[in-house]
Amino acid sequence: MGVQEVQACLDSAHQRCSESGLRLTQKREQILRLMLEAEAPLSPYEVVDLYNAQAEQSMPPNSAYRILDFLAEANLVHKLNSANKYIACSHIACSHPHSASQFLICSQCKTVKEVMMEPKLLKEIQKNVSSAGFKMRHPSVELECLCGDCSES
Amino acid sequence: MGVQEVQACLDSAHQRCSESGLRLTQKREQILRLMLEAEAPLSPYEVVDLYNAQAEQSMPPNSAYRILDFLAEANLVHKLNSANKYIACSHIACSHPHSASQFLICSQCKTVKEVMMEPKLLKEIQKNVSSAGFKMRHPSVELECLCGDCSES
DNA sequence: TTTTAAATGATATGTTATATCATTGCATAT
DNA sequence: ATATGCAATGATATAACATATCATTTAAAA
Repeated sequence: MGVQEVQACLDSAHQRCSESGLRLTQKREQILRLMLEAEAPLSPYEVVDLYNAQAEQSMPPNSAYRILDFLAEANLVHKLNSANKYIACSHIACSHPHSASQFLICSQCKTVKEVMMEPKLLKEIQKNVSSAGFKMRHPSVELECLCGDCSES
Repeated sequence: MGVQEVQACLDSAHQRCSESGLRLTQKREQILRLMLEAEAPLSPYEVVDLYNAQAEQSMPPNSAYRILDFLAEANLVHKLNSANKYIACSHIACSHPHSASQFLICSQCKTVKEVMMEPKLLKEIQKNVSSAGFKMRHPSVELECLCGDCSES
């Protein structure tokens, strides 16, 4: 993601936060930028290491955990539960609303691709949930895959 | 799950293992029984505690990890990645083959319900994967839900 | 029985996550 | 501007989780 795209995401993030009364503080913005630039899933400790290396400051682990949680709550990053890592949402700067995500995670090189689920597909999943008497809270699907490159070799 | 059902699962598990050349040892069977009786997701350390309490023996954590991995490989238990816990497969004693599972996890009381996905639904998910140039390895869908009881209160 | 490989145990240690309390910084009202 | 109060962050310690290494046991096969 290029510099100007990152900036567009940050601008959009600021706008969305202020609209919903959330505070995108300096630290939070720094972490978000770092996530956008990384374009790969990062664990809180990896974020700490990256931050400390770049900023020549010292962020304690608990701050990283808190900030990543905040960004996930604000839907600016997604939490990949299967890996306990976070990745920047690839649609921050999109204006149009988007359906739930399907995360394709390469088990070998750990690349992650976020693709949208068609509303129809989501509805079918939802249907299974309802007929079991459950209510869906957070539709997110993480799939163990091989990416194109890794499946060739 | 009643005693006789548990026994049916264990019998079925023994049969399936010997058919595929896997060794369902005494320890592994003990852990599987424990999982079947629990009917709830358990972490390796929870398994250790339960085992040590019941058996008055001492199983080290690494053994629990290994045994749970084995049982998951053998498809006798499922690994819930989002919680890093394991739960006994609810279809061990079924003779008919079954499609991929959809796990409904109650965020409040942690109840887990394992429902089957219709092959059609699985195919649609698969289609998204393919068109992104990925290959699916392990189709498992874990959904953050509220169960019937918890959504009432 | 002897041999061999797989399974388990003992132990240590690395990694990840969180709890608690102190401090800082920012928004609001005065 | 300044004071006040709450949210955010930092410092620190420790709990919880996961794995690496090597020794020992167990069970299958020769």
